[in-house]
Amino acid sequence: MLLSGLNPVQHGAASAVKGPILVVAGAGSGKTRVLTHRIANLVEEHDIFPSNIMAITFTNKAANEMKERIEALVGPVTSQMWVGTFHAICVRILRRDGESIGYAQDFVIYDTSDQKSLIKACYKALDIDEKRFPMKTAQYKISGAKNDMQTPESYEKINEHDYREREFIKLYKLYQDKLKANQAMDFDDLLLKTIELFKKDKEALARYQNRFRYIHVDEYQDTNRAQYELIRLLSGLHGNLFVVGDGDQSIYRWRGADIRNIQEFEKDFPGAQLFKLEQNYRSTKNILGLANSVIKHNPNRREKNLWTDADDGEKVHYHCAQDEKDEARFVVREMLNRMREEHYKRSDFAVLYRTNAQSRAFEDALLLEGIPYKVVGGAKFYERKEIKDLMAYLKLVVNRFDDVSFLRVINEPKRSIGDKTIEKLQHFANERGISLLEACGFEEAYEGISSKASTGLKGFFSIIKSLHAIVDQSFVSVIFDKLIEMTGIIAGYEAERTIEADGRIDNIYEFRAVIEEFEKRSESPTLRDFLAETSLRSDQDSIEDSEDSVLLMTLHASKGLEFPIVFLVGLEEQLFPSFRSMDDPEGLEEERRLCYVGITRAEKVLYITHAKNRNQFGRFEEKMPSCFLKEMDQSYLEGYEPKKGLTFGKPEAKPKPASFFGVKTKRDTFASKTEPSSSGAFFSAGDKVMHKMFGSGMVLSVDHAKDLITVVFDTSGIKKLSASSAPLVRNG
DNA sequence: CACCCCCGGTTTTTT
DNA sequence: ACCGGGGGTG
Repeated sequence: MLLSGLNPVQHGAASAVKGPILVVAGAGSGKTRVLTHRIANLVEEHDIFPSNIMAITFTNKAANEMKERIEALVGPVTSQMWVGTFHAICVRILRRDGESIGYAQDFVIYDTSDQKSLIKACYKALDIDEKRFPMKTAQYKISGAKNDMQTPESYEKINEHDYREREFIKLYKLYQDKLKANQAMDFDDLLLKTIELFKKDKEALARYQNRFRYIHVDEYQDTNRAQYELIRLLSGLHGNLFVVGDGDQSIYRWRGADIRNIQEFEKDFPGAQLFKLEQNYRSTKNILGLANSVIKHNPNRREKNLWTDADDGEKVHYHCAQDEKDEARFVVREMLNRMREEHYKRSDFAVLYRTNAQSRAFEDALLLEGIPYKVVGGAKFYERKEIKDLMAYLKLVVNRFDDVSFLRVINEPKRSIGDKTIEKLQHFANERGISLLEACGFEEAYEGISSKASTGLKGFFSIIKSLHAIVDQSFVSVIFDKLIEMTGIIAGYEAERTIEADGRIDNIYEFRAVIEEFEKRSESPTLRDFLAETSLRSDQDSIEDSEDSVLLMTLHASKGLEFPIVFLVGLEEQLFPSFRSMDDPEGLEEERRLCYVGITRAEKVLYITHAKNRNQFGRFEEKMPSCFLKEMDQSYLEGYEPKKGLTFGKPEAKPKPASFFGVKTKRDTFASKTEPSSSGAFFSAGDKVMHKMFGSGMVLSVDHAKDLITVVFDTSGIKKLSASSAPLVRNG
C-alpha cells in the first residue's frame, strides 16, 4: 500500500531491507521519494524502531524536508530518528562522547575565517613569511590533509624526506595543538574527531552501532574519505547501509569528495544490491536530451540511460549577449514576458552561474525592474563583521579557552587595548599555560599594563564572566540582550550616525530575530546548540519556500533543487569551465558534471546564455563561447547558430573602468549621477512613494553615494532599490 | 601606546 | 566587503 505509487525499480529499492544497498539515481528520478518511502517502509512494515534509523543528508534543509515527507507517509515518527548532515550528526556524537578524546561538551566550531585567524597566529609563532607561503595555500593543504584523514603525525611520516614539507608539517602540528588548547574544532575536525573517538572508545562505537541499525546516506557521490570511514564504522555491526547518489552529479572533488566511493561501493561492501533509477520525472525531453548530450562527453562514467515520458516541451533557448549587463537585461526581459503572458510566479525562476561575482549584473537588472530576488549564498549575513563579532562574544561565553574569539572582540568596541597590551597578556597566559580570558582573572597579569587598558580588560572580563554564570539557565535571547547592553555595541553604532552603522544595527536586530526563531523551534534551545547550528548552516538552508522571489545562486548551491524555468548563464571559456580547471582533465570533467547539474535543475524551460565580453578580474575581456556549448546536441537548442554565435562583434558600450567586486567606485558613482536618470526624481526620507510592483510606501533613507534608496512598502515590507532608476514616483 | 584614515589586495565552487 | 599595513595624531 505504502509503496504502491512507486515505479518497479523505485519499489524494489524502497522495499529492500537488509544489507548494503546502492541506489544509482539519475537527476530527477525520484531519489528522495525512494529514501523517504524506504524509511517509512522500515517503520511501518518491518516494525523497526525509528530510533534505530539514521539518515545523512547534504543540507539541513534537506534533512527537515525528509522528516516532513516521512511523517506525511507514516505519521509522527521522526523525533527519535537522527536525520541531519554529516557535520551536525558528528557534533551530536561529540557533545555526548567527546570527553574520551579530550573535548568538553562546550567545544566551539571554527568556521573558515576563525581558521584563518588561527593559522595567522601560527604563522606569527613560527615566523613564517606569508608572501613565501600564502595562508590560503596553508588552509587548503590542512583541509586536504584532513579530508585524506592525515593527522600531523601520519602526514609527517609520509613526507619526512621532503624538505619542502617541513615548514608545513610544523604549521599543521601547531595549528592542531592550538585548536585543542582552544577547545575548538574546524569543519574537518568534526568528522575526524568522531572517527578518532570511535577508534579509541570501542564501547562508544558499539553503542552507536547498536542504536543505528539502518543508516542512509544521500548524495553519496560527494562523500570524502573521512565520511566514508565514518559510515563504514557506524554500519560495521549490522551492515544495513543504504546509499543514494549519482556519479554524474559529483561536484565537490576540490573539497575532498572522492567519486570512487560511489564507483566502488559494491567492492567496498560485498553483497551489495544495486538499483538504477533511470526514469526522469522532472524535465522535458528537450532539456533531458541536452543534458545527456553534454554528460556523455565524460569518459570513465558508469553508463546510464536517463529517459522521460514527458513532452518535448520548448527547445532550450540559447542567447548570446554583448556583455554581462546585456545578458542580465535579456534574462530579466524574458522573465517579465513569461510572468505577463504565462503567469509564472517570480519563484518559478532561477538564475544559475559559476561564480558568485556574476550575481551583481542580475541584481542590478532585477532591481531596475523592481522584481524581488534573493541571492543564495554570496555576500553572507553571517560573514558580516558585526555578526561575526557577536558570534565571537557568544562563543567566548560558552568556552573560555577560545583565544581566537577573544582576540577578535577584546577591543571591539574600543577599550584602549592595543598590540602591546595583548602581547603582555599573551606572554602571561603562555607562561601559565592558560587562555587569554583566564589570564584576565589574575591580578599579576596586569603588571606593566596601563590603567586605561587594565580597565578595559577587566570590564571585558566581567562581561564574559557574568554571562557565563547564567549561560545554563538563560534563554539565548536574554544572554544576547545583556551582551548588547553591557558591551554597548548598538549604542556605539548609533553614535556613529552613518548609514553604514545603521545598516549594522539592522543586521544585529535581524540576528536577534534569528535567535528568537531558534528558541521557538529548537528542542534544545541552548546557546551551545545555537552556535553549532549557526556555524553549520548551509546556504541552501536560508531559502524560504514561502517567499515569492527570483532566486540567484551558484551551480553548486543549486544541487538537489529544481525550478520550472532556469537560466544557465555565463557559458564562456575560462569562466565555465573555470580557468582553474582547464589544465587537468579530471577538473574539466567535474566542470562538465556541474554543467549537467545545472541543466537538469530545469523542469519546463531552460535558457542558456553567454556574453561576448565580460568584466572579469577587473578587466573588460573578450570571451569565447564555452566548449560545453559546442558539445551540446544542436537538435535540442534554439537560437544557436554556430557560425554567427562564434564570430565576435565590437562591444556595443565603451568598456567602463573596472569596479572590483561590483562595489561601485567613486568614478562609477560620478558617472551614474551625470547620466540622465530614468525617473529624474530625487527622494528624501519620509516621502510617500508609489512603485509599480510593490505598491505604495514610504522612503526610509537615501544613500546617493551607493545609489540606494530604502523604502518600506505597505504590503511588501522593506526593500532596497536603485535611487536613480527604480520605477518610483512620488505619491500624494 | 592606542586610534584613525587611507589604500591596496583579495573571489571558483563551501560544510 | 573585509582585512591588514602604513603613517599621522593625541
